[in-house]
Amino acid sequence: MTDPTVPPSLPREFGVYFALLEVSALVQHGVEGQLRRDGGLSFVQFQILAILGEDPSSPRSMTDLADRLVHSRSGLTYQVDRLERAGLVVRAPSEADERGVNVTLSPKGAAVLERVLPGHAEEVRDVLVDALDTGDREELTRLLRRVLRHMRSRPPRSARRSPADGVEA
Amino acid sequence: MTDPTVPPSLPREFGVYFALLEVSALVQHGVEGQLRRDGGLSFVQFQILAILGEDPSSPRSMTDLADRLVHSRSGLTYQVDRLERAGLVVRAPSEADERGVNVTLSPKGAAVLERVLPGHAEEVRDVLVDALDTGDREELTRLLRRVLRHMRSRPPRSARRSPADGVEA
DNA sequence: GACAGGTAGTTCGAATTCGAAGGAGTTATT
DNA sequence: AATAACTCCTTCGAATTCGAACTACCTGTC
Repeated sequence: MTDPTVPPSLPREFGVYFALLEVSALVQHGVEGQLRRDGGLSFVQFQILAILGEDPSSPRSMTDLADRLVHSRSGLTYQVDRLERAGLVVRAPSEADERGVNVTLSPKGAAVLERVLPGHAEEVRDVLVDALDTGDREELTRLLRRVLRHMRSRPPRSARRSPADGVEA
Repeated sequence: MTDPTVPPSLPREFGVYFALLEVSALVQHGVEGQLRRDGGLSFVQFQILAILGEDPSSPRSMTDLADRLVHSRSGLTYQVDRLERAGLVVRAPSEADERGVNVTLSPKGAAVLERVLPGHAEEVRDVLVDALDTGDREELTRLLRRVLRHMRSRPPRSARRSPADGVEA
């Protein structure tokens, strides 16, 4: 009764699906206030800065970022525009590929990221990390990464449906 | 290098955070096409119908739904409007509380849900369920539910910050 | 080296989202 | 029973999101 229930027609093993969605929505919602407060950042903007901050010396393309965030390209353009206008990132044409754009963290962007991270870490710890002991947390991480590998290895988004499927029009 | 990397200033145990967000975004993105194709539903709309379908005899309030979806109330109003206009749900004033609204699945809504579910189950299975063997899947579910309990038991969204925090203006 | 087909980003319009403000009903306090 | 404080839901405007159409560039094939 306190279980995250599941529609009757979905088999029991789909509990993992609903649990996953709800946890991630709550986590995401939980950190939004902190990011807004401490850095004036939306969650997506924070993610962009965080990815760029992983390795500040190597710029990322728009597509890289969009794929990492699982975000539409146009949506990413919008957010990078916004960050660029705020002076937090820099867009430069790629030298290798004239179509491409290299996005980099500006010093100011790095500063904002550094300013936001401590509070963010605290918030995430509160909401997620502290929910589990070390062993369970590592187990959860391991399982999630395995799922990630599985999903990344799937055909990229077309050419499914073998010809043994047939339903109505 | 293939690990979902983490910004340098976040401790290692935050890997679980990034993995969680990416998995759930990918899963969500992965099912959207199927829902649109088979039932003309957005993901949120599907979630609403699915929750209503859990126990079609007991209606849900708008607030119930919003909390379950981790969605703003106004956003929920918008989507329920939409579903009502399409004839998939019914809104009725609550008898117990004159302010409240009872949302129920209409027969048509139930039909759409039934129509969408098989394909949806297949998609979720593809993307998520099949990524793990039974034991690992149950373990993942257990861990996620534990996190859920942890988060739900936290103070509901106000009254944090003891008076030892002070930063600038 | 031209052409077809693919990839990288952006722009555009439509749909969706949120938070703030408001209307209406309920609950607690006196 | 009057009032204040609260809850439920909606309306509103602004911000964000997406997909489709578009431009520009790159790659392979002849």
